[in-house]
Amino acid sequence: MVQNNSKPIAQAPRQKARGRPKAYDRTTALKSMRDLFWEQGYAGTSLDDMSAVTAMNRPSLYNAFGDKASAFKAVLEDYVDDVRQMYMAAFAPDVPVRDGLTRVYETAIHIYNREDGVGRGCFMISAALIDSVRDRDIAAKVLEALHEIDRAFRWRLKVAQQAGELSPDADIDTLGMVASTTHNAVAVRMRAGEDLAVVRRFVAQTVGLICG
Amino acid sequence: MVQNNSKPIAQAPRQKARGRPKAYDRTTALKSMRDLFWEQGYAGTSLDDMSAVTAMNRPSLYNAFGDKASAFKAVLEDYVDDVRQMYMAAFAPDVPVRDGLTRVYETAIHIYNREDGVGRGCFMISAALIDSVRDRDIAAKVLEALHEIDRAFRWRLKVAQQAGELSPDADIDTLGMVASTTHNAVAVRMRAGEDLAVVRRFVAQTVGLICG
DNA sequence: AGAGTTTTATGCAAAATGGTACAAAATAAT
DNA sequence: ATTATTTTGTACCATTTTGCATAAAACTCT
Repeated sequence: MVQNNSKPIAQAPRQKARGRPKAYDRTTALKSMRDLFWEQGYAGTSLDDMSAVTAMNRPSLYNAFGDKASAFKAVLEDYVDDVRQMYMAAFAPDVPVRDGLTRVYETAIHIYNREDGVGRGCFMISAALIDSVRDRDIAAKVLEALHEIDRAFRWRLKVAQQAGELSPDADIDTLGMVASTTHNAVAVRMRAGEDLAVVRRFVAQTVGLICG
Repeated sequence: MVQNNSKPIAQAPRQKARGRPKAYDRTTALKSMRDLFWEQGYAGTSLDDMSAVTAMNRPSLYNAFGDKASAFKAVLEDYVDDVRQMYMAAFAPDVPVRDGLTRVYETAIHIYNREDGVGRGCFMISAALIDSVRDRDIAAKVLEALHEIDRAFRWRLKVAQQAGELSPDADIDTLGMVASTTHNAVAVRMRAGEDLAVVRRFVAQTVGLICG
């Protein structure tokens, strides 16, 4: 299939697509819908809601994303891809491990907070998780993403151990899981409205325990 | 207000309530609706669903529980009360702390599993949590229950420390939070469909870390 | 200018939803 | 037997919801 939106090597005119131009940008629409689903969940969000935040009418929504469930999954995929980039940067072993872990949790706190400071928790561990029983594809996606974070924590601690930052005797597997489950709890508690100072306190305690 | 359903001290006839007798039992209805909300969430559950599992028609549902949101809150309250009893028993300091912690997590695993083995996670950390942004009363209820479990873990570890089971130097506050956040993660992961052996493995690792 | 193509705007159908009204049923009291 | 009271059964309402159909708009190509 020939990509018809590839950038020309030179600025030579390319053949233009026929038909009326799209009035929406798919990525922008995904981000707008993300906020909706994040706060209301799938079942609590209507197509009228989606239409309003994206400024797209029904045919455009259906043409761009398929039915409601498919739109939700596209939003989930988009979220996971976005946060993966952010976490990859946060896990980079370019600072001491204690600072590195703290940075990961601060990245989470940043993601889970709305611009106005209201905590929504993790899109995945609320909006997606509630639908895990209903839709096994979503459950699998959530579980895979959780495992990805597990691996990242274990890897970061392994790098730290090899660099001499952690004791050679430290049980990296266990500490990695403790770090990862703490990350889950940050999501849960922020959605429940926990005070950020409280969240940061137990994060610091856990980082302290992990780093010895 | 006089209770008109109190059991007679003797089997002497008491004044009976007038009118047609109720065909439902409130507690049974709460339990039936719990399953629904647990799996489908509030927004994904309709009054027809509720009517079907309780065998109660609309007037009975409204008379017994008020509107849909009130019914949900009654179910949440009932769940929290039920699990509190189970956790109180599990936290009892009548076994070594390692066994005691394990018993707490096994209690959670038991609660979060359906009879057929499908994990639904915690009612609170899925069905209620998704509605935390929409309804601040629910958020407060969830947060308070989370704090209650935090305190229980810290208390159990303090008792163990005073009994000489844990080092006098152990940071009970931190270890208590690690135990409690692990408990949150059990709920999240079970809802996502994690294999129970995997759950039990990271639980055992964490218990090992906490008990030294 | 007209034809072809794609997208947008609008309307609509069928079903679902939360909640209310009212009559019938099932009891107690007289 | 009749009246009073409470609950159940049924119907209904107004609104919302998801998804589809169709005409008009906005572009390209000839």
